This record gives sequence, C-alpha cells and structure tokens, in this order.
Amino acid sequence: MATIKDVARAARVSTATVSAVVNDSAYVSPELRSRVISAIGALRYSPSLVARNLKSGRSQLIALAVADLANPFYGRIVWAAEAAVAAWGFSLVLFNSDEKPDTEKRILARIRMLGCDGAVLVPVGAASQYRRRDFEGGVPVVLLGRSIEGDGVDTVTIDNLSAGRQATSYLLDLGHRRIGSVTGPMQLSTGSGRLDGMLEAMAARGLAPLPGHVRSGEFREDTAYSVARDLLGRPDRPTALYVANGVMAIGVMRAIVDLGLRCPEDISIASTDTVAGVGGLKPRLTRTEHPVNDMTNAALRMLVDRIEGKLVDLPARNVVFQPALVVGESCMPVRDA
Amino acid sequence: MATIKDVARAARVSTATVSAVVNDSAYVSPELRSRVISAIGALRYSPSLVARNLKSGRSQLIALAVADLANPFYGRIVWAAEAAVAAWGFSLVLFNSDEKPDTEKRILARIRMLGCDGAVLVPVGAASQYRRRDFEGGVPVVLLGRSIEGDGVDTVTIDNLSAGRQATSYLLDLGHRRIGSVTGPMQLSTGSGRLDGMLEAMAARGLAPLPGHVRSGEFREDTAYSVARDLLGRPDRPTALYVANGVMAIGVMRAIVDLGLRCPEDISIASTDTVAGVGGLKPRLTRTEHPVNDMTNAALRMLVDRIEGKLVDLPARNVVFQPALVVGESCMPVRDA
DNA sequence: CAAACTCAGCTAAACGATTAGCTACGAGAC
DNA sequence: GTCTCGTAGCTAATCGTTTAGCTGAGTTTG
Repeated sequence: MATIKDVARAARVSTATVSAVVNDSAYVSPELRSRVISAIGALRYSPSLVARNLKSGRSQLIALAVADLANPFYGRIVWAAEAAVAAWGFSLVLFNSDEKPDTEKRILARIRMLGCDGAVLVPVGAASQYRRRDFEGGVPVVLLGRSIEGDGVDTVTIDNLSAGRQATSYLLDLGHRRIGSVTGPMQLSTGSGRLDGMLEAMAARGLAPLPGHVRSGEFREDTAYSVARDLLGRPDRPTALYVANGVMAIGVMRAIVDLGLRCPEDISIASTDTVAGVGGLKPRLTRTEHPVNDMTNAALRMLVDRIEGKLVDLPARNVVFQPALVVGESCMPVRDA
Repeated sequence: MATIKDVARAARVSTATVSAVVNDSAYVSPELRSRVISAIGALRYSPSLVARNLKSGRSQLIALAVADLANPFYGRIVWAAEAAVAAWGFSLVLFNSDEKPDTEKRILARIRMLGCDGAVLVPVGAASQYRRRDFEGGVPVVLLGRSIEGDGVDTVTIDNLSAGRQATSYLLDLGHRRIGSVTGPMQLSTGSGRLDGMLEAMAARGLAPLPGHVRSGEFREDTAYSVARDLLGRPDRPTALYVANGVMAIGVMRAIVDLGLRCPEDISIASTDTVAGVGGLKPRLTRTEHPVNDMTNAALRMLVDRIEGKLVDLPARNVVFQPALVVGESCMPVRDA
C-alpha cells in the first residue's frame, strides 16, 4: 500500500503538500497540485484512516450494540442505523450482546479500545452502569429502546406503558374480559412497562387477569411458544392474549396452530411490535408499532451532537416515542360464553 | 484517556516494560509487573487499538457489505457474521450497498481506508471488478451468496440451479403443469440461476412456462406484489408459482390475499428462501432453505485463512452449498381443470 | 580475576498521517 | 537599492503503540 511519503517522492513535493492537496487544507499551486494528483492516481494512494485517526483522536467509527441480533426488530434498527451512520460520514461497528451482561461488558471494553467516537447501546440487564461520556471512560453513549435507572445518559425509548394500554384497550373494546399476557423479562423496561400498561388498561375497567394468565419470560419465539402452549392448554384459558413483542407473537401463533386452535375465532391476539414482512400471511397481527426509523435517527442525531461537542454541558435528554395501533385480523369480538 | 506513557511514569518503568506486561511478550520481574498492573488499574488504562494497529498494520476489523439490509435474509447473514467475527477476535464493520454498484464502490474505498483486515462481500451487479487481494488494493475478500465471473476470488455460494429445480420438481410432482415464476434480476446469479433450475425441471418433463408466466424484477416485496397481482389477474393464470426469494414470497402471498384468492386452494406457491419467524402463520411456505450459518462461517473461515497468510498462493476456492427442500402447506395437488 | 554469557529493562526508531513553525523567494514601498 | 511583507512549500514534531538493539549488572568459566 502506497503511503503519503511514496506520493510525495513521486510528485517531488513534501508530505505536507500532499496532505494539503488531499485535505484541501491550504493553497497549493496548480502545478504542484496536478503533480500530486497524478501521483496519487498512479500509486492508487488512499490515506490511512488509522494514521489519520491516531493523530486526530477520531476514529470515524460509531458502535451499535444490540441486545439480540436474531430478533428482526433489531434487524430493523441495524438497517436504520447503518444508513444514518453512513449519512453522517461514519462507519458502523456492530455488536450483539445477546442479552448477556457479561458480553455487553466485553463489548464496551472493545468499543473503548477501538476508539469508537460514540456508541448506541440497547442496554442489557438492569444495571445502572451506564453513565454518559464515562461509562467506561470517554466514549459518548446513547441508550436506545430500553431505559435504565442510572441517569445522566441520553436515552431514546418507546412509551411501553402506552403500548400495553393501547393493545389491551383494543381487546377490551371488543368485549374481552378474560385476557392473558405473554410478556418479557420484568427487569427490562420493555417487559415490565408493557405489562403495567396492560394491567392499567384492565384496572381502568375494574378488571384484572386471572392468576396464571400472565406469564413472563425471555423475548424469544421458543419461550413464547412453550409458555403459550401451557397457558392455552388450560381449561380456563383466556379469550384473548396480549403478547409483548413480535417474535413472541410468532411463537404464540405457532402454539395456537399446534394446539388445533384458530386465531381469531378461538383466541384473539394483540401484540406490541411485529415481524416485518409477515404482512402477507394470515392472520395479519393487530399490534402496536414502533417508529423504528425515527427512533434510530433520533438516537444517532443525539450521539453525533455529543461527539461534535455541541452539547457537552447539556444534561442528559430522554426522548420518548409513541407507539401506534395497527389493526389486523388477529382479533374478533368475544363470543358470548 | 491514559496512555502507555502515563502508565510507565506512574509505575516508574519504561514504556517497553508496560508493553511487555500488557502483551505478555517478554519476561518482566514480578516486582515491576505488579507495579505496572496496579498503575494500569489506577489510571484505567486501555491500550489504543488505533496506535497499535498503525504499528502492526492490522486493524482487527472485518467488513461485511451486504446487498440489502432490509431483506431479512441478509439479517440472518449479519447475525451469523457478527458471531463468527467476534469468535475470531475481530470486530464487524457493517455496510449496506443497497443493490447499488455506486454505493458498493464507495464502500470498497472506505473499507480500504479503514484498513480493514478483510471483507466479506455480497456483490452487487455483474461486474468482474472483484479480484482477490487487490480488488481495490490489498484487502483480502470473500464473495458471499452470489457468484461473479471475474475469477481469482474466493466465493461461497448456494447451488441456485438446484434450488429452482427442487422447488419446481415438487410442484410438478403434485401434478402442476401451468407453472409460473416470479424471479429476481437476471444479471444476478441468484436470479438467473434459480430460474434456469426451474426451466430445467420443467424441460425434463417436456414442459415450459407459458409466455408471460415468467416475470423477473428486483428482489423486493413490493416488486413481487405488483408483478404477482398482474400475473395472477390474467385469465390463463398459472396453477402454481415458483418464487425466487423470501421477501418476494411474502409479496406474492399478499397479492393472493388481496386478489381474493386462496393459497394453496387456488394457487400453490413454492419458493427459494423464506422469511425467518413466519413459521407460525398460515400457510407455512414450502421452500428450499439455505444453510445461512454454515455459509457465513465458511466465508469467514476462508477470509481469516487469507488474512493470516496461510493461503497466500492458493488459487481461489469456490464453495457451493446445497439448498434443502422444506415442505409447508402452501402447495396442494392440482385440481383437474 | 578477567573474559564470556545472560538477560531484565531501557532507549529510540519506526508506523503514516497532520500541522506548527520556519525558510526563501518575489513584489511593493520608500 | 534596501527593507518589509506575504506566502508557497518545506522540515520536523507529534499522536500511542511495538520492537530492534543496547546497557550494565550478575553469573559462570577457565
């Protein structure tokens, strides 16, 4: 690989002149400029970002650590983040913490070593270990999707309470009273928040789920499948279910099919989040959706602001997005028992 | 951020000694070693990969450029690649060329500037611009998923011919004769290969699709939707369709629903590839599946071999994986007309 | 006892850029 | 003709590591 010295030698100028041409940072006479340019072409020179970054202290890298890459929801975040990062002139370094706090810790250390200019994190665990700018030293961070007690750090989240409330209210409006829920881990805001919203909606009408009708577990399809199989196998099974995320909804649907039940005839399903691209298959889920693109863009905008130092002294900001109810065909009015 | 000099000063040793302790690259007396270790702890020192990489010429970065991040198929590749890259001790830099050759070109330049140690590329366009080790100078590359004429570069692909043949043969075995196809761009091996496989299977029984029953377009849901709407709206519509990828299959399914048709009663669908997580929804697709994990791991293993210089002189290898037919409920025997 | 080894730990030169500060040349002012 | 000023382009320091090669004290050997 050709270096700036090779170019300087070939063009019979100093490295400073080459640098000036490359970065357009100082006036260079047309004569020398053209010599430099043709030397660059001849040697197929491209400046080393590594060297440049060592000098400047910037790496042009933004890290994204998601909680579970296997979940298509995070796939959409990755997609949006890549586009946003590229638009800002950075490159995206992707990590998967796989819902494991230990892995996340290693990732944070790695992000620091790589000298990433900033990081967007979907936090794992309930830890308040995330502090702005110095969560592990120096790197600005924005938390995405899940909120964390440990304050002082910028966050972008969804209103989980509202998500649970909206979906459940829809079921209640259809006349359902015996509503169950398959929800995520209680230590995550996305788990407890959505369930709280569901309970709140029911409480507002003087209702509460029957004992055993609320189950929580990991945000995974197979977890949801087995939980749903059990829950729906009971004699007092609910007439409707609120499912707290997209892949879980798929698992629940699979359980319904395998139990010989039909959706929505035998059981109505409303969820928060869905899996993109299942729109063509029957029944289309009734669910609340997240503005994934807007959320991701907001997170990156906040991060870049921090990186560019505009907001050094600003206190942490917490942006909350609202979910929207999208009606499919997975719910129908309750049949009189 | 503390540097190696700070640590050296605090521990009253030279930077060489600190380096020796950090990298375990030379014997250091227990006395000095412990001084260094405690200084590292006190200063929260972590070595700068940027500086290290400048010296070593390695970046510990592996780039992955996929053709379309919005396609869940690539989501699975990203997932598998992140895991494999991390297991090898590298970090993953992710790019989306969005099926645009221009974007891909910029990405290649960027990969080069970042000094990535290697790159896995899902090539866009038919270009033979990809040459091993010097496709743009210096960076080892493995092409994944699509093959390219321009030889001399390692590739990992799927047997597209076989995929098309298997899916179509299944439809033929069910008695279908008027089979159509919604397939991808002909300039991509994944487009033409799968169609060729389909035609081959039909030809083997002395058949061929009717004119207008074979449509090609971008590998996108909305493209497939409109193509399918048109194709299935015709009076001589096929009794079965072979759809060349997962998101297209979703689009076709949506078109079927919107036209008031039923699958599989009115039309059978067999596809290559599917969208993960739709397993719970009806009807489950009959499709050929790619061993995405194996393919991705194979690509990374080949890349790492090149990076470590084991195979400098080895000619390019082309590994081809076999698709497997997975039977769902989207097909049924043809009804006698 | 001096020569020959060992080897822990140090000094300093890279790696490939950026950039502060210097040089030297030409033009304008008197 | 000299002095000043402006400026194109150069020299060399710097970023934070790694590492070749050196130093000097301690040990062995004849």
